[in-house]
Amino acid sequence: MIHIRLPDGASRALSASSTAADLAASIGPSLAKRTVAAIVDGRLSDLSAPLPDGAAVELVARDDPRALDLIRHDLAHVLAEAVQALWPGTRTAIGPAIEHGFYYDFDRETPFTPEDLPVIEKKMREIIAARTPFTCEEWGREEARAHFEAAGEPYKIALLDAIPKGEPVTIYRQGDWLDLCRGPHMRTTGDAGTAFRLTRVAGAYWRGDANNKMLSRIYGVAFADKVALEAHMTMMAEAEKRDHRRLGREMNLFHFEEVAPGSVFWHPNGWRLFQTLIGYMRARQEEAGYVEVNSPDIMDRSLWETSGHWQNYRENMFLAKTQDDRDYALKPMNCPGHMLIYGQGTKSYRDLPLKLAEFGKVHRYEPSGALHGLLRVRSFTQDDAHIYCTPGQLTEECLKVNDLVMSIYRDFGFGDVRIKLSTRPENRIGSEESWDRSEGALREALDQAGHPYTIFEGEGAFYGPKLEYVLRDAIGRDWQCGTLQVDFNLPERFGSTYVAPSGEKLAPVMLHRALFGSLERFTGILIEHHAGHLPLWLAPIQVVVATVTEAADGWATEVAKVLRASGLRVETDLRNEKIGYKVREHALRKVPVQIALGAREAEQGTVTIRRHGTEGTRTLDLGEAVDCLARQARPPRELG
RNA sequence: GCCGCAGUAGCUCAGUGGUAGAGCGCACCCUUGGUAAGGGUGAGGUCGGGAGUUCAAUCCUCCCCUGCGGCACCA
Repeated sequence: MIHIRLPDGASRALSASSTAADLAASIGPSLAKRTVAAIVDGRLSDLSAPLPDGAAVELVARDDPRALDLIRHDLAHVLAEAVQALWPGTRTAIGPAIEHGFYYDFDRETPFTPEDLPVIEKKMREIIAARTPFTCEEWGREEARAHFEAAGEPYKIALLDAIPKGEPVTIYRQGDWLDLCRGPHMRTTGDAGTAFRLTRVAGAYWRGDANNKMLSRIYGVAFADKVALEAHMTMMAEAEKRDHRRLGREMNLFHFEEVAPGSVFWHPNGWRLFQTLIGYMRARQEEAGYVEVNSPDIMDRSLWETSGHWQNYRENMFLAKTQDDRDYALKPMNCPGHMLIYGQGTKSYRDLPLKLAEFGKVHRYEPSGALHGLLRVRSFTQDDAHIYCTPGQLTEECLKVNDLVMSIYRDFGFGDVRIKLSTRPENRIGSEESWDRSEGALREALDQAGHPYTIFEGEGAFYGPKLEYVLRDAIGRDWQCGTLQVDFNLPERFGSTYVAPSGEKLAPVMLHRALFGSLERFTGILIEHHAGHLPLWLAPIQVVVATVTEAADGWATEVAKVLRASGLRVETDLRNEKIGYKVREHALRKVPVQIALGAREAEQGTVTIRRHGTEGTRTLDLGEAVDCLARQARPPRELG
């Protein structure tokens, strides 16, 4: 006999070598029917595994959220079986459950095409309908190796070799098909269910390493039931509607051209939005003691050698050979230029902290496959700044940047911010000691701010460790924006100094920081976050004044003039169209405020306002309307 | 950069080995109307670029460019 503890605290006696399936059956037939896995002493496991005496066991039903990964992982196996049934000789690599679904990597002479997916899916549904039991077997290493060698599965042998000595080698079998697998799995292929869909084929490097062979990956989405699958599909459609590339076109904000891949052509409306962001940031920075500068876009190779970019970053730089046979580079970062500005004149400790800000446009030759609308471009504008301070001021300055960036994100409606701390990478400059100090300063600032963070070992910049601020948007997606980096190296390389109270010349410490990060990217994120419906203070066109009849043209022109005088961005629409047509068009362009004027308003000196997001219309006196709109259109925080 | 897919009017897309079509948009005309599409007429295309096959290529083949989905990269 063994004794099992249940989550409610009850204890149950079962005969020796009983399984979780037996436990479920002993409780009741309907429970047994619903149960697909068990959590034994905190670990998800198969129903068929014998339970140890004294184990704490919780039974997991198929509709339990914790069963979702099992459904997805089961489907990965079913996918692999289907593929090998259809194309014998296809080699299998790995097939995990992932967020929203699963994938399996295959090695095959000719990669899969989208046309293969319905065929594979059909086969998968046959395998599921067969309700073949999953069984777990423990094999000897040599036995497993011999099997996969005979089966022509080199990737499985590599995975087998990666299993630490002493750990068991488990094989999961479904009918005639088997896979090297840690498990667990559910009872039969039938438990995987039919709420899944194969979505795409993609290339993926074996073990995620670009030096390895590229395998052919098949992705699927899967959920516990059709309702959840449909909800996911709806969500995908919603995300597509928010796509800033589509909205950018519909709202006439920007476009791209083949002649400048990864570089934005800003249209008047997009540029207004962009400039509104810069204006806001300029005011916030001024308030925080920054001074704005500007440095050249193209500078000689020797500068980049001094900064270390030539040695560490050249493959990402746009290079230019000039008629006088000099090597220039378009700046990929603003820091070297700022070093030269700092270097002008003698700096005293009284000048520190010195905060040089620049809305500098940087160019980086990003890999072609990385480009993505405004979110990953080859030329972009940073709200960059470099803070020169004494070692003693370092932590306080980090804290100030942290406070500023969090305050700014709040103004834009991003309350959910995560921080990543990336430490020294393999490819780096500077002494271990300065890295210790830099990493220590960032840690200390974060600890003092009391903000939780995640450490990413080896992901820092070549000149220093960095903090990265990751925003979560309205539909739960994460975007990396701001960054804060500590740098002892560049001041040293440039021989930067300040005169200390003792009269001694010392090297300042430098902070690199960008809060929006890239203005281009931040604009894209805002568009997606708001689904194009930007808050009034950011909307490129805040108000359209549209006429119902020609009789109101004069009044409309007057109203627009008054609104503009109060600082609002206003367009008039005097076209020979019906008001319904105009309303529809401006609503689709996501103009937040529409004012309709007909004979009535013209006569009474009033305006009829239609505000996006609210029902119906309101008719007000012009003066009242201007006050109200101008107030609503102010930036979210009073600027100093 | 790698794997796959795609590129036809401003946009969304149809189409064919014999030099192209729709809807929306645009222009003009009629209509002067009250909150998500009033009606008519018309203009608009080097069918991404280059080479090849062919009597003939937007269509078939190859190369390149760009985009899309992943992978890798992302100071």
